[in-house]
Amino acid sequence: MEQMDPLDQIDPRTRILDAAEELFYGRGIQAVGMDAVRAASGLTMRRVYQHFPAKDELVEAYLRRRDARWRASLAVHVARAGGTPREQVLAVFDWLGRWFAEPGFRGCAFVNSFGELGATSPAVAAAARHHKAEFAGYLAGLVDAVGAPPATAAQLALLAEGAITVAAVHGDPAAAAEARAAAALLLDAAAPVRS
Amino acid sequence: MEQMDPLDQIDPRTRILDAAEELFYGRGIQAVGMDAVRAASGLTMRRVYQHFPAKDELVEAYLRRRDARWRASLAVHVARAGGTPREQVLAVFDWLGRWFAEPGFRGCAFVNSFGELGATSPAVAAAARHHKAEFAGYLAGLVDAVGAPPATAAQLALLAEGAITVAAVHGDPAAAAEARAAAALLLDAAAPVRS
DNA sequence: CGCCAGTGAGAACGATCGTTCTCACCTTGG
DNA sequence: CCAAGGTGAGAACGATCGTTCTCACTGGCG
Repeated sequence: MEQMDPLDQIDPRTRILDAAEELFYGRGIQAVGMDAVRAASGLTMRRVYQHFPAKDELVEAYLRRRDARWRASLAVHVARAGGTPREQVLAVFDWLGRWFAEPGFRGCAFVNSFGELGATSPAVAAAARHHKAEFAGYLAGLVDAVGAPPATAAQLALLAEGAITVAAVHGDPAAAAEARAAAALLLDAAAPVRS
Repeated sequence: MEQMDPLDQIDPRTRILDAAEELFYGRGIQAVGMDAVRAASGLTMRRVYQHFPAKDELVEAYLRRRDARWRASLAVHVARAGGTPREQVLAVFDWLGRWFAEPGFRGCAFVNSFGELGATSPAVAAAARHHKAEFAGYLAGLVDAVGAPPATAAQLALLAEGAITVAAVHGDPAAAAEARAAAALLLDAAAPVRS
């Protein structure tokens, strides 16, 4: 009866990305060597380089997957929240608050990687721009459903970005609630409940 | 008549910090080697290490000086703007807009360094926290003079942080105007003009 | 069985970086 | 004039990192 580590079942590519995400996000990209990724993934160096021929490609794959998952998780939460369009917009900030409270939360992976590598890696800079643009677009759709103008969506996006930054630097999830309250005020000002 | 480069007049420590600030802020800290700082400062390696015995200390000195200058520049601009307390609060966002439009603007040096080194360097993390706390405190003072509650100050801080991030990632200074408009709405909601 | 393509494990290589050392030179005080 | 200490310029050193190579081994296929 040989041992059957359940991890052995998992696609090696996924294991590498899992290890890379935890390490890159938690410590910063340049602070993590390929050997640390190899060790955390439980694979050999050869295998790691078979799937990602260079660290750059692993970094880009990490950012791509994280972007997709992050936005999908947000969209699922908002959709499940249901309620009025206005409540859906506010649900975005509830979701942020839960994210901020997760152990290991360290801010936006894209802002962090942009600050670290954006000046030297066009791919990383583009990934950050793409992520922020997609988030802003998603938020704009929600805000439009409320009947508020696009300018309000841009303002709510600033609140969300600011909340992420402040929560990260201060390690305090309360920023989400502050941003939510401000968002509610801005929505009221831009799309007042008709009387 | 020997050559007298005016740079020779400047305090070596200042020249090192000037070089370090331009390089660290523009490219990221880990992406800049001590030799690049030496070359940009026009000094010898020996001299650089005489003033900053390790790169860590140069990084911390860079962050300390940038924090002091950044906040002083903001305070001077706001003070010169004069006007009502409300106008002073909004002047913060005007100042941000000018900063965003400067060539080489690449976001908040403290957020960038926090993302890059905050997880491994407690000193860098503390510098970022300190900078953000000082800015929030300054803003709270201005908001208090308007007669709005501290919660409003926290909300305006989120707007400012978000504007910095968005302006950096998208390279678009318009975020300052959006944040300013949102700030005006939040101020109106929290401290309405008495009629 | 015998061959070979592919693997695991880790050493090796070349580049980079932070930091220190060498050494010739200059200054300055006795 | 000479000894002593500091300086400029850059080489040297040790560590780390991204990437590749070695080599013994294995499993499948003719």
